[in-house]
Amino acid sequence: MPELPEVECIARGLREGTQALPPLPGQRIVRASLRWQRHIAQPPPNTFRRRIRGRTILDVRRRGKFLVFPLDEGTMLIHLRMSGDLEMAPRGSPPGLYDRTVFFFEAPWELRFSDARKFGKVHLLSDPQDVLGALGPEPLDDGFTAKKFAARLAQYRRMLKPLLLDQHFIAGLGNIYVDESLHRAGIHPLRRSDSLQVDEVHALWRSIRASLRTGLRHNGASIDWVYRGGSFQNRFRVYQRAGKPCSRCITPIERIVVAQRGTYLCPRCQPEKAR
DNA sequence: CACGAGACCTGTTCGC
DNA sequence: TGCGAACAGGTCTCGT
Repeated sequence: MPELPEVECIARGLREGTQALPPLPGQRIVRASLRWQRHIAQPPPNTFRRRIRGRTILDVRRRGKFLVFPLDEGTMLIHLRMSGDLEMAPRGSPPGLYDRTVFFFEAPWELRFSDARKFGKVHLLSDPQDVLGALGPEPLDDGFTAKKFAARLAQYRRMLKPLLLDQHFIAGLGNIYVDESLHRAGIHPLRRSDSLQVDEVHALWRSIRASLRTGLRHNGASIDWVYRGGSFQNRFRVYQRAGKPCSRCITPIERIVVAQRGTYLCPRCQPEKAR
């Protein structure tokens, strides 16, 4: 489900709390309930259970699509993958059907990791870099300049769509924001990374950042029943709009399959050109 | 190195 | 109405 903007919004919500829910930082974990042990990527579930007990969550951050929880001892990472969501809830309130991993706090609250498809992952690490170190740059960081992006693109001879989905290349983009960014830039998803002209690289760099920022401004995208609260789904240019008119030129949006992912594009605004 | 296929899971929607 | 196929915001591993 969630890509950079959605994960960022979830992190913010947990960090700041709401009128009804307290901020997550400061909460001390007294117990973790592991109802789907394969959620726990590392260490082994029994070790995880033992080490997480008594830890205090100090902050909630984001890196790529990971939620990062610095603890008083070590760091916990959560990846929501396709169907995951995290929600603070009052102790004793009716549990969700898909709650897989639940953290119970000293105060009368619990953090529920619900995940219908069970693809999500939880890590407990002494050095979070063991996992986060493999990620590519943050697209919204000041340090992520068009120049650096250009240099990175030139390192590969890959199709843009799978390259932009590759978290080692750039962190945080998923199927929605890649398609939206490519349309905004007017570039076909099958173009090779090393075939872009200078102005195209710049357009893509700008488009990626603009798409993510627009997503953030609308609190992310809420499709189906997972992740509520966002409204970016109402502003999709191409994603899941096959057959509908392109917002720029009226041409019907096309759906193709690239790297086993549904891929949406406007054949007129995103010509295939010289690949 | 780059790519496609298959796995991992469950739920919803579509077509006959 | 029923049933199987296709599809879903992600990522890993394997074979070519």
